[in-house]
Amino acid sequence: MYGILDVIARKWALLIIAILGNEGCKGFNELYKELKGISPRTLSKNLKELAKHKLLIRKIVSSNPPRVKYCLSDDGWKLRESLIPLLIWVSERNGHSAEWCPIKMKAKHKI
Amino acid sequence: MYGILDVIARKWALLIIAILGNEGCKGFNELYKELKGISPRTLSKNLKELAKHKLLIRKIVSSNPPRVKYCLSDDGWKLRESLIPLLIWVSERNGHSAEWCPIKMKAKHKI
DNA sequence: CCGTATCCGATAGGATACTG
DNA sequence: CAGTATCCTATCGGATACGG
Repeated sequence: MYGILDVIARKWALLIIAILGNEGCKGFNELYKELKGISPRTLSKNLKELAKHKLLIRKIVSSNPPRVKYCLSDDGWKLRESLIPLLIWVSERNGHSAEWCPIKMKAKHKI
Repeated sequence: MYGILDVIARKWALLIIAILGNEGCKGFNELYKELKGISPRTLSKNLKELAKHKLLIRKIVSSNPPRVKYCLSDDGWKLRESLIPLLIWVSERNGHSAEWCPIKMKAKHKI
């Protein structure tokens, strides 16, 4: 009904975009460890959904051992840029004391 | 777990903030008509949740006939400001053809 | 007009175990 | 390491009816 908003207006989706924007490409388990409280099932579904909508790209780096990287697409980067003010607001609202930080200004680009 | 993100990273919450930001204070049925597809139950719960977190304020205008206005709080306005780039991105991503527009640059302020 | 109550289906999402 | 399979719960959210 509301297009892409149905996809991104959810906690895990936003956090995945934020983390990939902050830190560049990440493997499944790297994301799994950073996203406190997520289950592998939920992470898997979210990654699939975001990839389906071309916001991130699944890159197979090697097959033995299996090694995969999830990276923001060009469109994902645009989304991430437009997300920055919101992430800053969230960060301030939650108090910077929190153990997680949704935004780093010196994010890596286009790895 | 993720604080305020759990509250706002949802479609209806973002749309309510966006609409109140675009058009100023709104009554229940006004919101109900603008939010295509929402049910009164869901709208009610979302308004309660946003009010609970002080992002909007429920103002009783008159009691007979009952007349209520939902308005962004100061904090809600800050959120709305930080949401603008995202709403623009969403709008572009969905194509401006859509019958709904999440953002108006000439939004009313502080009614 | 402003909601709440009830009912119900869909799905998001956690826990855990397991495979290539 | 990168997931998938199962199972189960909780919450989201639509439809409808109703009360203040």
